Amino acid sequence: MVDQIENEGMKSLIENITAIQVESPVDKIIGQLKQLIVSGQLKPGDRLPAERVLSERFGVGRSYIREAILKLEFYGLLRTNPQSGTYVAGLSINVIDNIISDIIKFNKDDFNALIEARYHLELNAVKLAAERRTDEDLESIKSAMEDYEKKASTGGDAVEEDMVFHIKVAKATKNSVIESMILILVPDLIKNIVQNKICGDNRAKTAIEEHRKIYAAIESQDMAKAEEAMASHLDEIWQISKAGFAAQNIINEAEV
Amino acid sequence: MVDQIENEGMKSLIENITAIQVESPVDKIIGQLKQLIVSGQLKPGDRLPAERVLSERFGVGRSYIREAILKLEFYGLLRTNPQSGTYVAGLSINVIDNIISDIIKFNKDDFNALIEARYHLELNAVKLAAERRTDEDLESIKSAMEDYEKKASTGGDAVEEDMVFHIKVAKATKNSVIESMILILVPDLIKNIVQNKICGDNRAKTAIEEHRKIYAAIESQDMAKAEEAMASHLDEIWQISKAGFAAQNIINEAEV
DNA sequence: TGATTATTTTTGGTAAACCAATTAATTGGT
DNA sequence: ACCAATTAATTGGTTTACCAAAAATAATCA
Repeated sequence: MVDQIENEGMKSLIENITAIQVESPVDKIIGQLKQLIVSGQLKPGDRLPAERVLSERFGVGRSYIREAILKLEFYGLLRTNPQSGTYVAGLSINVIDNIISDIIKFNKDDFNALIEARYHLELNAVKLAAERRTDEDLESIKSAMEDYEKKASTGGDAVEEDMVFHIKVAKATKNSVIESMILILVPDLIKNIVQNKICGDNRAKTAIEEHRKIYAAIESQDMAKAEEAMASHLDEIWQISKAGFAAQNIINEAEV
Repeated sequence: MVDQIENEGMKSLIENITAIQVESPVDKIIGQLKQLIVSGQLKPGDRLPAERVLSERFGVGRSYIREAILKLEFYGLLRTNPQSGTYVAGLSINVIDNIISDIIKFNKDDFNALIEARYHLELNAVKLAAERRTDEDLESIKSAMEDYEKKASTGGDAVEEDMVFHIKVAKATKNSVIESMILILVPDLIKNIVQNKICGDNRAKTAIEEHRKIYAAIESQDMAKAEEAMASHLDEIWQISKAGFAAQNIINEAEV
């Protein structure tokens, strides 16, 4: 156990230490690959040197090379053909450069950015959901809503039930990309929301009302009303979040 | 080389073959982990069995286990502490279940979903960009715009220069999450756009005008005008895309 | 008996080895 | 000189072995 005294100083020290070695091997590799491309040694469409070669050239194990390639593949910058090789996407160097630069620093721990992105995404999502929802979607959303109400009325924080409600709405958009994006944000949202104690008894009561409004709008397929209801729902969370975050932004214990 | 004759039949045959073995090892592992959690053998907050144990239990190499964990970590569902273990996020089983189900089938190759998501994202982005752009942003956007005009006026397809323009706008939002999301979509967008030949000489000319309108709106920080300009810009692409896609959706050669 | 230090075990991090498939090269025949 | 078939080398896919750090356990001393 760490001493309770002087844990402030200890914290900043720890942060410095982790900050120094924060450059993970894979990010370094990605950076070097970027350099290869930007410098012209590797042109779009070219085949990458074999993993073994890269491994040796960068002085690192092949596992890291594979991990880096995997990450870049997710972003569509590389394409790997089994038993043949890995190829650079046919994008211009400018595009590749821009994207790689930001892959390295892609982290969702910017609280405001997270909430803001969620806000815009969900506003669009609820409109699409209202437009396209099937009866099955409606059933699913309703069920999630009732779960939330049950949990919230017993006093517990129903953050996760709330999120399930929103996930079900996202599913009703019939747009897998938008749905996936919301899905990516959800765990971080939950973490931040519970961390900043957005949830109180009075809040839960009003949220129930808001959910019902959203549901009703989706049911009647009223896109405008759905957007309005979602906006007021999220606005409130946003405001509380900002206040709570300002008060508690020191406490960032690294637990799951 | 494959025979030119009967390549239609050959194609469908190949598609069947790949469709059968499409269940990648990591997706299978993710599915099994999900099962462990849903069945209650693994509760939120618990520590996962050691990688070696999972490796043995699932009858697969440790690399795949690590790959699967990496993927779930990206979605915030697992947290791995070096030399200690990997832990399940403290989310409710319901949330985890919902998210994992969709991770497996997360693919950006749904053409309409891609364009639609981009449409909504960029509309929000351009508003934020107009609100928050710095002079440096403006300079950067302008430079990208001029690159596009240069390329487009020489007759070549300037899809990528176009994308750089949009990336620069995204950067000006000062929202790293929204920016990252757009970045993730860009390579797939380019692929689809060039595949469906959205770009023509007349199109390039009108696009130049649209870009200038967008730029002017961002410069004068007029959010409404920016949104309007972006909407008309994207609307046109969307329409052409849909038409082009309907005509060419058979030709899906798997090249980078 | 209780705290503290050694020691052993277990962990994820890392590198290397093995495999089947593909590609390039070489060889042999025409 | 050219083409076919066979062999050799190279590829990513997959598994295994090794490492230092952490945790858990055992042993030691006050």
